[in-house]
Parts: sequence; structure tokens; C-alpha cells
Amino acid sequence: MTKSITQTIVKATLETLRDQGFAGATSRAIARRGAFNQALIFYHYGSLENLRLVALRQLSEERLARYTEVVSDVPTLDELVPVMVDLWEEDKAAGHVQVVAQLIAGSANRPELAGAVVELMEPWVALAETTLERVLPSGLPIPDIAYGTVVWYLGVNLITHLEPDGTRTEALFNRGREWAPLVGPLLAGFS
Amino acid sequence: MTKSITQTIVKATLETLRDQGFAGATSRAIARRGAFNQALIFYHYGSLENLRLVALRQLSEERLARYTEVVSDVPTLDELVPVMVDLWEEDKAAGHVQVVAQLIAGSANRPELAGAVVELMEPWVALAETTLERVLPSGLPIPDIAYGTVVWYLGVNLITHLEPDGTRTEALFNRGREWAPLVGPLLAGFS
DNA sequence: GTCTATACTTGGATAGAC
DNA sequence: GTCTATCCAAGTATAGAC
Repeated sequence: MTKSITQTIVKATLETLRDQGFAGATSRAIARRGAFNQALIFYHYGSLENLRLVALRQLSEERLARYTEVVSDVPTLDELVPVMVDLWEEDKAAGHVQVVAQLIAGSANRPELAGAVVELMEPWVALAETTLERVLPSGLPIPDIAYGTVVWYLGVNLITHLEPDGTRTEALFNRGREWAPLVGPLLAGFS
Repeated sequence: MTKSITQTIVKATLETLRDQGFAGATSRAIARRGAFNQALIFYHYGSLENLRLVALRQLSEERLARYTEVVSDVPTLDELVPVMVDLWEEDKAAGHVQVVAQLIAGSANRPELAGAVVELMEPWVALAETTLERVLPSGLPIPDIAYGTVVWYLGVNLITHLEPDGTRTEALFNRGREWAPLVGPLLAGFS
């Protein structure tokens, strides 16, 4: 099972988006990165815009499957937080959500890409909702909390690559781990 | 007091960043928007990169002054939340933080811009810290909460312009207003 | 300080050989 | 399906007239 050229192209696209940003992910840069001919992008995907779309969709689906798998076992909030932190480390190491942040920012003024982003966000919010419904006490505004969480995750991903060493975000997550066991019982006061 | 050309240029830069995104904010697009000659950008600012820096700095300082002014009077959390929502509406209407999100995303792979962003973020986190120290009970990890808040604000701004109508973010802020009075007393349980 | 004109570079995309 | 070569549009930046 050798990798197909289309998969090579998508992979190179994601890597280039991660390392060079939206503006830097030109057809030529992507081709250089994947060591294939630039014309192949247009033969296989028609346009760079379309390739970006395909790459985004693929990444989203792949990661959503992973998140769903890992998260669906977790019964309580204070177990959820460290699990989420681990997923975060995973994504950060691979640069996955940096890619997403780049595509979202780049989708300004690009209706097709923007539409895809909104559409692809939906199942993520849904996952957040079912998960939070399970681990949070009832009576809370779950849909808003879920949406707020996804949005926050996005913000973190946008900012992280700016920190020279990522210490500040690191601290944030450590604090999350530390305080998670306290938040659950506290919120129970609402129900 | 007629407006100087340099101010016209900076203004057009911010507007173009807001409406066309980072990639769309070229020297030609900016000049078109401000109805001045494209060469003036390079005469007055040397390079587009430098103009972006100046524009970012100016916007940040201007808004920070406004936020500081409005927020420093507010003594409690449930008064703070609606005030913040108002500031948010203000920024959203003017598109201010969309600009910031664009510049942050665009600063990937641009060390100078990235450095400026990190540097300019510092006073914002500081403002968040002193404000939260005032309105939150003691015993909480204020620096992390402050940083997390700024990061979240960034995420909201990144995502908002994608929503066709902004209803979802709207709902989020309404919920914030609604729940703010409950959170304060609750957190007091920690101290 | 502001204009026109233009040098130079890079990017998206296509034609046509293989 | 993959390559080379190339067209054309758009970008940053500068030179030089006014």
C-alpha cells in the first residue's frame, strides 16, 4: 500500500499551512514541500482553493474521529480535563490546530472556505455538547458552554504559536488539571 | 485640523485588513481603499510590513486606552460582564478585533510581526489581571484566568465573522449577562 | 511630498510534449 | 498522469518628473 499522489498532496498542503501560514501556502511552496510537480495540484484538484477545502475537511474528520473515540469513555469532569489536555498536546505536536487557525483566518473574504469552516465546526460543537451533558450537572446552559469551549480552543491555537516557548499556555493547562476536581462539585450547586 | 496623509494610510490599512483579510491587504488594495497613491506607503513607511506594525500598534493602544477607561470604574463581576459585552459590541461594529485576529494569524512565519503581537498583548493581560483581581474573590489563579480570558476573546473574534448572522456569539454573550450574577457568589466558595 | 511609470518577483493556472 | 515551459495577473518596491 504505497501512498497515492493525492494523499501526498494533501499531506504537503497541511504541512505547508502549518509551517508557512495561509499566505505562505502557495501552490509552488506546497509542491516543493511534497517534492512533486506543481502542475499536479491543478490536475488533481482543479484549483488551490479547492485543495485547501479538501485538506481542511480531511483533517477535521480525522481529528473528530480521534476526539470522539477518546472522549466518549470519560464519565466525569475531572477525568475529562486531563484527557483533553493530552489531546491538546497531541494536536500541538502535530500542528493540527495551527492549520485550522490559519484556514479560519484565511477564510476571511473567501466565501467558499468560510462556509466549509462553519459547516465543519458543527459536529465539533455537537461532540462538545454531548460530552458536557454527560460530565456536567444538569441545569446549565450546555449549548452555549459547548460553543464557548470550542471557540476558546480555537483562540488558544491561534495564540500558541506566537509564544516563543509556549510556557504560558502550558501553565494554563496545568492550572486546568489542578482545578478540575474542584469545579465539578462546585457546579453541582446550580442544579 | 485636516487629517494627515499618514493617518489616512493607517486608517485605510486597518479597514482593508478588516474587510479583505491579511492576504488581501496588499499595498495596492490599501491605496485603493484610501484613495491615495500606492507609492506613498513606501515613502512614508518604507515597507508594507512596517506599515502593518504601525497600524497594529496604534489600534492596540487606542483600544487599550478605551478599555482601561471603561473598566476601571467597575467594582463587581456582575457589573463587569455587561460592560465587557458592550465593549465587545463596539469592537465588533468597528471590526477592530477582526483586524487583530488577521494580524495574529498573518504573523505566522513573520518574526517581526509576531514579536510585536506578543509585546502588545502584555498590557492587555495586565489589564485583565488587575480587573479580575478587583472583581473576583481572592484565592483564585488570577494570572491564568486573565490570560485565558484574553485568549478566549481572541477566539471569539476569529470565529465571529464566519457566522452569517452572528447569532451564536450573540447567544453566548446573552448567556454571560444572564449568569454573571450567579457566578460571583459561587466563586466566593473558594476563598 | 506626491505623482507616473516601471523594474523585478512571485503566484495561479494552462498547453502540450512525453 | 506527470513533466517542462510559459502566459498572465498581481505584488513589492524604486526612479525620477513635478
